[in-house]
This record gives sequence, C-alpha cells and structure tokens, in this order.
Amino acid sequence: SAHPCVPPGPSGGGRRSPHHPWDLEPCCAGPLACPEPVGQNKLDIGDILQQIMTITDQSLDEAQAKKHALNCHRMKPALFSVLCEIKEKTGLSMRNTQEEEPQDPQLVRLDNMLLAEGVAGPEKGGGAAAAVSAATSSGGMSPDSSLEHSDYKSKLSQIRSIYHTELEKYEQACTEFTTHVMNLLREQSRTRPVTPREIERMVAIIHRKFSSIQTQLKQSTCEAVMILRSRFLDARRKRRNFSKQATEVLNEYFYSHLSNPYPSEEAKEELAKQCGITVSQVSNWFGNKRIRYKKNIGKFQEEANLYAMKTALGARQGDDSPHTPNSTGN
DNA sequence: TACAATGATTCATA
DNA sequence: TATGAATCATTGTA
Repeated sequence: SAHPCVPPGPSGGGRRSPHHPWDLEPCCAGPLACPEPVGQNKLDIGDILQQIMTITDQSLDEAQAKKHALNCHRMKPALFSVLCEIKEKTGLSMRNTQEEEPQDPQLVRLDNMLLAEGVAGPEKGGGAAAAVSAATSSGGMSPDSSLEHSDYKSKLSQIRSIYHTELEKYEQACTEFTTHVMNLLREQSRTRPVTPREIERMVAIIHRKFSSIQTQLKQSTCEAVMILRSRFLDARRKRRNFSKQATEVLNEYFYSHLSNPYPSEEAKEELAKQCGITVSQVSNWFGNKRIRYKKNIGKFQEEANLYAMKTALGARQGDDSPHTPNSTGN
C-alpha cells in the first residue's frame, strides 16, 4: 500500500543486504560501486548514528577500525553536513553564554605587586631599592646596612629566578597541552563537526585552568617576598641601644615630669633633637618607660631619686640651662 | 648561656 | 589618634 516514492521509516524493516554498510567493511569504491536503493538511505543514517553512539563502548582498536570505516562510508559527507547544521543551530543558543570575562582583580594585584617588588618584569633591583628607601625613611635603618642590603638583594633574586623557572614550566606545559588538545579536536573533526569557535573555547578553558595554577604560583611568590621584606624591614631585628647621653636626657625629662610624663609634641621634638633620635623613638621610649615604671615603681625608685637629685642640683645652681620647657609642672 | 634590659611593633581602647 | 598593654627580637651582662 505504500507509495513507491515514500521510503520506509528508519526503524522499519531492518533486513540488511548482504553487502550492508553496517558490516563496516570500508566501502572505498564509492557509491557507484555499491549502488543502493534510494529508500535505503534513511535506514543507513539511523544505523550510522547507532554505530556512532556505541563507538565509545568499544575497545580502542575496534573503535579505530570503526572510525576508519565510517570515514570512508559513502554516506558520511551527507551525515556530516546534517550534523554541522544541527550543531550550528544549537550553537547559536550558546554563542552568547561565554564571552571574554574581565581580568581577575586578585591576579592584577598580584601582578602589580610582583612588578613593584622587581620579581616580575625586567631585572633592575627596584624592589630592593624600594625596600631600602622605605626602611631608611621609617627611621629604623642604620647607615651601614649595605651588607644586609646585598643579602636582601640576593634572596630576592633567588625568589625571582625560582618564580621565572616555574612560570616558564607552566607556560610550556600549557602550550604542550593546548597543542595536544587542538590536534585531538582536529582529528575528531574528521568524524564529527568541530567548529573553530569550539576549539577556541576549549583553548580558553585550558588557559583558564593553567592561569589558576599560575595565580597560585604568584600568590606563593608574593608571600615569600612579604616574608623577606618583613624580615628585612623589621626594626626589632636591628635594635640598637640609645647612647648613654640620650638615655640620660630622656630620664631627666621623665623623672622631672613624673606626675605627668607626657611630653608635648614640641617637647618630643626638642628631646629628639637633643638625643639624636626620631620623634617616634621618643614616643616609644616614653611609652615603654611609663608602663615599665608603673609596673614596678619600687625597682625604679633608686633611679628616680638619682634624677630628682640631679634636677634639684641643677635648679640650685641657678643656671638657666636649656632644659625642655616644663609641660604641666608640679 | 641564661636572663634582664631595652627599643620596636601590634592591637585594643578611650 | 595617642596611649596602655602585651609581646617580640635583640643587646648587654653576670
């Protein structure tokens, strides 16, 4: 009852011809060599799809053989173009899903820091110089620090070289892996439609993964630099006691203002000048002195008496010695 | 070498 | 923001 022009459905029948393409014997002779009735084509396609679906369940050799057979199959170009069409249609919906994302702010910060420290970018020792200048400006740096400076520089250059070696390794691995995947996709594009855009996306995914590894490397490098810097800049590590004369000046002020040992900003500046130290060092000294005195007044009694006597002696001599102005007096 | 002294830092608070 | 309190890291000394 079927019209001779209406081919049977894909699931209809299923009786294979003796020279059926699903035997997957390469049919390299082409369609002319193995003529098939027109109605058979839909059946062919259904079976080809079935074969493709099950190809992953087969062993490598089997799959390879089947792949080769499929590549040579006379229906392949037609099927391929259909797949391309379907893919193009579905591809449209995901076209807008993935666009170039903005640069990771954390990575930007890491890059900037590595650049500022002289780890990334051209070698010039800028980071070390910056550290030194920072140390000197903070007031805690002794002038004869060239030894420590070179120590810092050598350690920084160690970090730098490790960083660059690792970075190079990662970049090489990334390139190798990308090439491998691209080759794989190109190879696959012979049997399934793989658009250049798809390859691009895959490459982008790989780069993202590798860049996250790179971020970790940058993070640990930053940590190493921070530790190095903190060790280098930590003034506690190169503490020098003040001169005897400076301590004397500070103690004189402290004990002569015992009821209110809080020098004004001007007094601090004056004391700093007299002692050859910075104002913040004067502040530190008074901070420490106050707390330590308060904690153990008994221990400081002798010292207090000594300076009280000194002050009294100075006052009796009547000389208008250039002492710092009494802030509150008592 | 242990330990006290001391200058500096950090953190909480008023 | 100055100060107190705790703590760190080094120096000085017995």
